[in-house]
Amino acid sequence: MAPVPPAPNGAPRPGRPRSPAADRAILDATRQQLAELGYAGLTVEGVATRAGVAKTTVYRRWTAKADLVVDAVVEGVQAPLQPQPSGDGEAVVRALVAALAAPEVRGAYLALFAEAQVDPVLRARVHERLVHPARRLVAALTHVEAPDADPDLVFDLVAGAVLHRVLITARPADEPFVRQVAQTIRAAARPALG
Amino acid sequence: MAPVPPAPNGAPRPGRPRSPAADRAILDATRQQLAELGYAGLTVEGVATRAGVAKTTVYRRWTAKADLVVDAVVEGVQAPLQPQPSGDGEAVVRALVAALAAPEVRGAYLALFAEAQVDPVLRARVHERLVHPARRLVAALTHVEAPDADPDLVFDLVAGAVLHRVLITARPADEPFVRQVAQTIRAAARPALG
Amino acid sequence: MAPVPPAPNGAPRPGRPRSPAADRAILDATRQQLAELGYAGLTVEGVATRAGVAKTTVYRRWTAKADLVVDAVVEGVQAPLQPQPSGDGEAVVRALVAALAAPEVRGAYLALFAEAQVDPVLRARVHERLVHPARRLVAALTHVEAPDADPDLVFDLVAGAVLHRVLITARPADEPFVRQVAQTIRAAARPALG
Amino acid sequence: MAPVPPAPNGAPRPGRPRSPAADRAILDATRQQLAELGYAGLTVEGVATRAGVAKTTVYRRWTAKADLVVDAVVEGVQAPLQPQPSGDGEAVVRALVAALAAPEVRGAYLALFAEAQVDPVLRARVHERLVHPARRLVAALTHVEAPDADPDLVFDLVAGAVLHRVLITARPADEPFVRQVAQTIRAAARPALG
DNA sequence: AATTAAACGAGACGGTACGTCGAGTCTTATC
DNA sequence: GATAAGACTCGACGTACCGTCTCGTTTAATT
Repeated sequence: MAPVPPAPNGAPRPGRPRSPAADRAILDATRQQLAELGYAGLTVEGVATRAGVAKTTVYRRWTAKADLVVDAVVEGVQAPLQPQPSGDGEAVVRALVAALAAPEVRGAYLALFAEAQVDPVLRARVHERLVHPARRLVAALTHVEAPDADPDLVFDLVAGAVLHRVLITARPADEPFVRQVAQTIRAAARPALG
Repeated sequence: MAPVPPAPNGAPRPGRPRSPAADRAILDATRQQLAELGYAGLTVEGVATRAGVAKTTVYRRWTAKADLVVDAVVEGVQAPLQPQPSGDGEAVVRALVAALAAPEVRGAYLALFAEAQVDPVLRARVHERLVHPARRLVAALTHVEAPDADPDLVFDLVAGAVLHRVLITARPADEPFVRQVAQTIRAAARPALG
Repeated sequence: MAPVPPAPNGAPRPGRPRSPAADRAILDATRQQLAELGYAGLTVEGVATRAGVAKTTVYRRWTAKADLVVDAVVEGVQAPLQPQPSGDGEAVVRALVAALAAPEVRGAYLALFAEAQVDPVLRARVHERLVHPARRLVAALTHVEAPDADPDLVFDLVAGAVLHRVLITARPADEPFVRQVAQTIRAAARPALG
Repeated sequence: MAPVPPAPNGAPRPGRPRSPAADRAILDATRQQLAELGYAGLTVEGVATRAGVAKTTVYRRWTAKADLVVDAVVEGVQAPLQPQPSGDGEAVVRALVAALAAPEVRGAYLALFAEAQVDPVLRARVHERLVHPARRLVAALTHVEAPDADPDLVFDLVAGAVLHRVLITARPADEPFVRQVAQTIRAAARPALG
C-alpha cells in the first residue's frame, strides 16, 4: 500500500526496487495519450497498456490521474522553462511559447487548472510545479526590462498573452507575436507601470 | 430522435412543443452544478435531478455535456460582455473580469477550452459563442485607445491578462489590477505597437 | 382518458368515432411483431409504427402491452378452437395443435402465462380468454370418449401434452402424435380414470 | 472482457480469482427476485443490489439476464430432478411437481421457454439444462411402466400434464393428481402405446 | 543458497456515470 | 372526441473508467 513515497530517500529500501524503466514508460505513454486524446480522453488503463505495465504499477507511483498528468506536463515544460541567464524579454516569451506548444502540454494544461478550480490539493500542486517555474522565468524579464513594474502584473500580462494566444485563440505564436509582446512590456515600463 | 434542432423555426412544429420551463430549469441547474462542482464534477444525471427533469429531456436538447455547458456559460457571460458604447479601456477590462468571475464560468471556462483542444466541433462552437463576443468587446478598446495596434495582439494581451489573473494565478482582479492593465495598453500604444 | 370502454355499446357516442381500420391495423401489426420478435421483442412503439398509427391510438384501446397481446393471441386461437360438433378425440387434439402452432401464438403464449404468474389481473384475463375456450373444447372429448374421467385431469393431460410438444420439446406435432394422444385418453378411460 | 468463460478449468488463471461468495450471493438473489417479481420483474440491477455486489460483477459471469436465470432455475430444479433409482411412476410425477412448484421456478420457467421461442442460443441452453434432465427422469418411468411406449410421447404427456396443471390451470397438483397421471400412463401402456 | 519483502502482471471488485431504450402519460394542433 | 406527432417521467439497460483489492510470480538485497 501507500503509494508515491519511495522517491526521495537515498537509503536502499528492502524488497524489490521499483523499475525505473516502468517510470519512464508510464510518463512517456502519458505524454502520448495527452497529445492524442487530451486530458479527458486519457485513461489510466490506456496509459498502462501503452506502457506495457499493469495498472497497479501506475497507482503505486501516482495516487490519481491528475497527479500523473501533472508530472507528465512538468516534464514537457521544464526544459523550455529553464531560467534564462540573460533575462532578454523576447527569449522569455519564446520560452513560454515553447513550453505551452508541446502537444502533451496543450492537451492537459487548461484541464489541470480547470480541475484545480475546485480541488485545493491539486491547485497547490499545480501552482508549485507549473505556475511558480513560469513565474520565476518571467521575473527575470521584469528585473531587466521593467524593474519598477509590479511583477505580478507583468507575469499575468506576459504569461496570459502567451496562454491566450496558444490555447484560446489558437493563432500562430510566431516571431512577430513574440516581439510584440516583449515590446509591449518595454513600452509600458517606461513611465513606470505599477 | 435527433437532438437539438427544434430551436430556430417560427413555424409551429407538429406534436407537443418542448417545455420552455424545462429549458430554463436545466440551464439553471447546470450553472449551479458548475459553480459547486466544476466541469469534471458536473453530471448530466445530477443536472437532470436538480432540474426536476428526466435525463432524456436533457439529451433531447443537448447532444453532449460540453454542448450544454457552452450554453450555460454563454448565459453567464453575455450580460457583462455586452458591447460597451464608450470604448473606455478600464470598463472593458472590468467587463472581462466580471464575465470570468461568475462562479459557473470559473468552473467551466478552462475545461471547455481544454476539450476544444482535441475536439474540432467543440472548438468551433466555443470560438463562436465565447471567444468572438469577448473579441468584439476588446475591439472597442483597440479602436479608441490603441488605434494603430494589432487588434489580435491587444485581444490576447488584455483577455489573456484577465484570464491568467482570475483562473491561473487566482489573485484578486481588483481595481488596481484593472487600471494597470488598461494603462499598459495605453502606454504601449503610444509609439505604435504592432 | 379512460381507455378501452367504447366497444360494447350500440348507442352512438359523441365526437369522432374510433377508426375500425386502426383496430385491424394494430392487431395485425401486433401479430406480425409477435411472430417475428416474440413477446419480449415486441414494442408498442414498433406496433404503432407498423400499423401506421400513433401510439396514443394504441393506448386508447388497450391499457397495456399485455392486454394488446392477449387480444392478438385470442384472434389467432379462436378459429381453431371453435367447439367441435363431433367431439372426436383426434379432431380436438388437432385443433389444439393448430391453435398453438400459429406463429404469433408461439411467440406469445408462454410469455403471457409467465407474466400471469405474478400479475393477478392478467391471470384472470388470460384464463377467461385463453384457458376456458381450450377447456370447453377438451370437455367435448371428455364427454364422448372418457365420460367417467375427471375433466380437469383430461384437460391437463391433453392440453399439456400438446403445449409441451409444440412449445417445450418443439418436436413435430404430426398426425402420429395426434393419434397417440387421443388413443392414450381412450385407453386410460376404459377402467375409469378419475 | 469476455464474460462467463473462467468456469471449467483446473489450471489456476492469472489475476485475482473470482469470488465464489459473489457467485452464491448472485444466484441466491436471483432466485429471490424470481420468486417475488417473476422473470419480467427481475432486473440485473436489483439482483446486484440484493446480492451486495456491483452490476459489473454480474455481467462478468453472465452475458444476459436469460443466462443468469437459467442457472438460477437449474439450481432450483436439480435436487427434485435427481434420477430416481426406482422408476416408480408416482415418484417421478411427484418429482416433476416438486421441481416446477419451487417459487423461483414458477416465476421463470415459462418465460425462459417463451424467449427460447425466438432465440436459438437460449433454446439450446434451455434444452440442455432443463428439458434433458426432466426427460431422463421420465425415461425411468417409461422403462419400468411402459416399456413399449414411445418415450417422447410419454415425456410430453407426463411433463406436459404437470406443467399445465402447475403453471397454466394453476390448480393444486396434489396426491390424487399425481396418482391419476401415473395411472393414466400405466393404463395406456397396457395395449402398447406407440 | 535460502530467506525476505516489496514490485509486478493480471484481472476481479465496488462504485458512479454514461448515453440509449421502452413503457405509459400528457399536450399540442388538426380532423 | 379521435388522431398524429412528439415531448415527458421513470426506470433499467449494458458499458466504461475509476481507484482498490487479491492472487501468483519475479527480483534484489540480506542472512
